[in-house]
Amino acid sequence: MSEGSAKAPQKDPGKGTAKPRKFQAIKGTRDILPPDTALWNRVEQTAHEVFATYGFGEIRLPIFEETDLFARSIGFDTDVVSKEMYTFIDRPVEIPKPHNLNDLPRFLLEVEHALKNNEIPNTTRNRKTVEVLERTFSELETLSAQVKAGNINEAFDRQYRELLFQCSYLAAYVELGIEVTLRPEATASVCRAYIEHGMYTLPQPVKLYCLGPMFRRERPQKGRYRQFYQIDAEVLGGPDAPAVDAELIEMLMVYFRKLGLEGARLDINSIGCQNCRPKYVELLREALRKVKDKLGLDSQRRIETNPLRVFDSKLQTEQGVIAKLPHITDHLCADCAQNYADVKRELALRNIAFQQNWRLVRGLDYYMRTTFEIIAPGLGAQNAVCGGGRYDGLVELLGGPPTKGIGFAIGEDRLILSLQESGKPKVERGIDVFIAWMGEPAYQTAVRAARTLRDAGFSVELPGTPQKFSKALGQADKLGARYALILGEDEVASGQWTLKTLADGSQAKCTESALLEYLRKL
RNA sequence: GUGGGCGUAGCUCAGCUGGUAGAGCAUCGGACUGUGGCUCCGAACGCCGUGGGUUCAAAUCCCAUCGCCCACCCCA
Repeated sequence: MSEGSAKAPQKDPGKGTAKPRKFQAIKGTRDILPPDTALWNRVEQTAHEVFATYGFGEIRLPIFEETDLFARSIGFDTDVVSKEMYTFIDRPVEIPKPHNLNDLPRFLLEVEHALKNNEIPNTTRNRKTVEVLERTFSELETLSAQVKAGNINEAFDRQYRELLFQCSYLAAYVELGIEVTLRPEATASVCRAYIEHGMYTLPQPVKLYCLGPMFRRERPQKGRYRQFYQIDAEVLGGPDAPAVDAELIEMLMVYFRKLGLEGARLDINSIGCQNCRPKYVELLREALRKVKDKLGLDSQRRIETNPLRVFDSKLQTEQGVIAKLPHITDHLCADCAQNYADVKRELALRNIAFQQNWRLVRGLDYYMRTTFEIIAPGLGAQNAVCGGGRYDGLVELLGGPPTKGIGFAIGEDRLILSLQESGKPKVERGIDVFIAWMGEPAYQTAVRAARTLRDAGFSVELPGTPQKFSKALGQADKLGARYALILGEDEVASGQWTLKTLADGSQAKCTESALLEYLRKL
């Protein structure tokens, strides 16, 4: 259902007879309705159960954090940070930006005051900005004094303009409120919490999982939404033994198996460490330059910006060239090569089938060694249902102690999509008993019966208004109820209630006290 | 940000070359004032995404715009 005028109501919506405009979920967000929610619950419940058996505890995190947290962990220069995050200033203090030179002293005064009273963020950025702004401004004043004294020439003029420009730039750079971002991923927040709560003093490693919505301001497509859901698990601290990597992957596979996900494929790779990867990247870049003319424009651009991304290319024409590129696993340092071999051995020990995928590389700098991904069928172009890897440097990067780390994130939307596509529509538990009643005395009995049955765990539907039995039974049928409890004058008078089995139409009489026993046996 | 496809009832769609809306399903009511599924009858449901243009006349043709879907880019 579309409503084109939603964003531009023609007539004043609040007044008169004009039809109120229809609202619509924001682009990239959606409602998840019953019966789908039953599947969502099963997916989440199974995660709770399986992850608990591996010693993971649930962590619940804020939906938004300081922008810097994500910028630092994901990388300031990535597309994600520069244009795909939901970022906003949280309640900026009202200090009008200066319009002209005469306005600048007023602005400076107010900002200093606000900074002193913690009304605007007391960040390095703000302190530095104000400091430089003050200096620049005083230079500007000196200069204009000279200009007034008649010392006008071209050099002065240029310098004056430059300073003026700097001032206005600096003024705009002052943050009048904390910049916050709706979380685009969970890992950074988990690490922040690990540090903030001193979890490095707990027995290591600390195993945490978390689930909930994430936000990315991208154009939606199949299996990719602006508000999407992830199930995320992280192992922080402890050794970086290959067994840790393998056990995490084992847990993942057990989880998917319990959910009945079919046709899932595990890909693994090692992307080395700070020692061996940069060397490989250069090697790759060299190799790519040699075949540049055989590549498409996108891949040509990537040669300089991020050569590893060439592996992601889906262009048919490039596949032949890409297949001949050097593999990172042939250029690992001795330690990394040993580690990769050990991880594979540990996986084999656990009977986990995997496929080595030398094209599987993660985009972030802090990722190292083991990376893995799970591809599921029925998902269109976005076919990865889970991605993960080792990130030993991240906690330290965020101001914590040197800490090993590895984790994964499952795309819950895609997982559910794939479960739905692979058929197996799991049956939702419908209602057990529909109470068809007629007459005021029967109603009292019906209310009591509903309460008793619900207390015993049955799902009961009790109509709030009188209905003819034909209608009530029709309703019961449409709702898929298993039984109809019929309460009319006869039943109330005799104390013998009528229980009808909808499937075959059979009916039986029983007393109120015998009802529960009777239902349990059926 | 770029490209392609699509917007008609709650849902799935018909409505060809212009003559100002239809079906099926679903909903509600009745046939059926103590018995559902079947059948029959009836009702409600639409500014044909929105704005403009062409025309005596636009769901239909043209332009614009918005929205949805899919793909690209990117992918934590």
